[in-house]
Amino acid sequence: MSRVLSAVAWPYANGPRHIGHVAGFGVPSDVFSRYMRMAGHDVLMVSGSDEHGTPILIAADEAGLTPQQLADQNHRVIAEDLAALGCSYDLYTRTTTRNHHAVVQEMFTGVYENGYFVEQTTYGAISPSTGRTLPDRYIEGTCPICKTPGARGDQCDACGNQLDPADLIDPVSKINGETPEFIETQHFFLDLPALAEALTAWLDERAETGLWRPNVIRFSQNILKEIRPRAMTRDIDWGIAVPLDGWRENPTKKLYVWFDAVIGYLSASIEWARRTGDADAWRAWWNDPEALSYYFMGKDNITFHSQIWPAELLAYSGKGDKGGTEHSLGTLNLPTEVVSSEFLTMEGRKFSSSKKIVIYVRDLLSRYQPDAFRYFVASAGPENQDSDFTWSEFVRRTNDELVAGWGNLVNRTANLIAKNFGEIPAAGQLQPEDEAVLAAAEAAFGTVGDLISRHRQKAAIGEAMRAVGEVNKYVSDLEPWKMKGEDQRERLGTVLHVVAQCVADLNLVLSPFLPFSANDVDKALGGTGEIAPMPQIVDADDLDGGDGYPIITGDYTTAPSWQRHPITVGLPVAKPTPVFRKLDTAVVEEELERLGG
RNA sequence: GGGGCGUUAGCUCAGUCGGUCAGAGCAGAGGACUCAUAAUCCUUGGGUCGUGGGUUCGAGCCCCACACGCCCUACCA
Repeated sequence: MSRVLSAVAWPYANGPRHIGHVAGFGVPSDVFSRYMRMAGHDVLMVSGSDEHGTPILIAADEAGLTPQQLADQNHRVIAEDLAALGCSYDLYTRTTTRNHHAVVQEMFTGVYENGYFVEQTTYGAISPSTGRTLPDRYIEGTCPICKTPGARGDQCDACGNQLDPADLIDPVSKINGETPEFIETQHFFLDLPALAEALTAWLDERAETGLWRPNVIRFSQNILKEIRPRAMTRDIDWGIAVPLDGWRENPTKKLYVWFDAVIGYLSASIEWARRTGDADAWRAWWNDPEALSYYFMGKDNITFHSQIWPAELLAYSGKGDKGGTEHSLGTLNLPTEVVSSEFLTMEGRKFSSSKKIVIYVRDLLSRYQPDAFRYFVASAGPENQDSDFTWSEFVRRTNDELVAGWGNLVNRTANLIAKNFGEIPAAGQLQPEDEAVLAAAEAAFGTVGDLISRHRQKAAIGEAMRAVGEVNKYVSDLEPWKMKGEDQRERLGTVLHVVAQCVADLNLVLSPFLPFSANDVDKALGGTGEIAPMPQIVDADDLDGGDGYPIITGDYTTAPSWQRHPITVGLPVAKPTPVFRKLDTAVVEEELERLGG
């Protein structure tokens, strides 16, 4: 039993999130967290909306809103979507809270005082009309190498060369068409080279565990070779102020989002603790070196979680070449494991909102059961390599595996019991075949749990479904529907009791993957339907006097332990309604119609 | 340009330390059964493991090259 921090990537709030995002971090982190709680660990699962940065400014301008208004809208949508997916956050918050601002500034101050920031002058583009930094990708012009017009500031798509936007011929802003101004500007850089040794030691130690996914650890070690200082401030007027005299008051200098968003894991833990009434409760997950932390994200975020975030933690804790002292947040734990997934594609193509190659979480959930999607992600998601979401495969997985396999077992079990006893029957003398199937179902706790703890969820759910197949086979072999007459009554009861026990076992085993239907299945077998606790959206006050905002939270302590719980003889079982909805194959064409080009 | 990943049966994918590794699910074919959402159960899988070399007694699994796809490489997040 240990403290486990489930740190889940912070969705960027410039719009609603599509299923590729939640397939990468949302579902896997929730499966892991639900399992770890049932296995007896003290889990703290945190995340929130990432709301600062240039893209939100641009999206707000386009929508005619202030950045805060846009963030408010999108934060609510994203939070509602994640809750509707059943993601069991202890706290899902946001980066525009006063608490978060204060924690980020404390981190900055600690890193600054320990000497891990270097001030450097850089040469970059700004928008003359707004004074904001113009990121390279928002500049285009004629490529100085191949003379192709329309090259992006960072790279020419025509010749593939990397470019410096200052070299572009006739550069223009893609945002408003104006000519960017190139200026010299001062910024704080995180002195990553001074932290490289500590980072290397940490990664080497992590590599030795053999637990990280091979490509994640390899990639992380590789990027250490070319480590260099990275800017942690920006010329922008939407973000967290730099807490230093002369900077604090400057409206166009803010902390870079990557000194902002990743700190959310810590600030959300602190906010969670403050909301529980024990303001120091978060320290058990952050200051105790025995505590474990798992970070869930897509592969595009590996750099920030295996290099920049640990570097910030080391710098704040004074653990780099320059030494330093401990500050008020104490010595902070580095990640135990960076659990990165790959990317989901959509019908063989990259997700693209502009090209309408997309399905948003909200749209999917308006038409399909959350567990059908969770089943797809768990069994066919981008766990170790890119994987493809297709509507035909979604329908097939749902109908042929989820409904036909697990759904049917539940349904036939409840039907047989309802029809013959109307309640869970008592078991008589067990035969070898009864013992065998009971053993198989109980063994699933061990095999499936072990696989989930090692982040092999595809194998885990496959193992659970294999066990489902064994129970289906048991039912077919024993043919309880043929056991008629008083002389076979006891045997019939025994067989149905055994099946019900197996279904109850497998329902628990599947509950991290399929929390909604786990409750339905429990009810179908006479239970109260409270197997899998669900998150709640709560309109919360800002703890420090700012505007209120919706959060996701919940009490997940009621989840049963990860082991067989003997079923209760005599619980009433009525004729069931199917737990899972079978999909009409016509939805494939309907959904493909909705996709663009 | 640099770094990394992937390419295994019609489809989606497993294959940890090189030697029953040539597999699973689905689809397809045949059969059984009828409790169940025409669900379930049984039988049925010969695919040059992307291509070409190499190391080895032996290679999807190690090395090299090539092809195709993808990710990172950016003051995007």
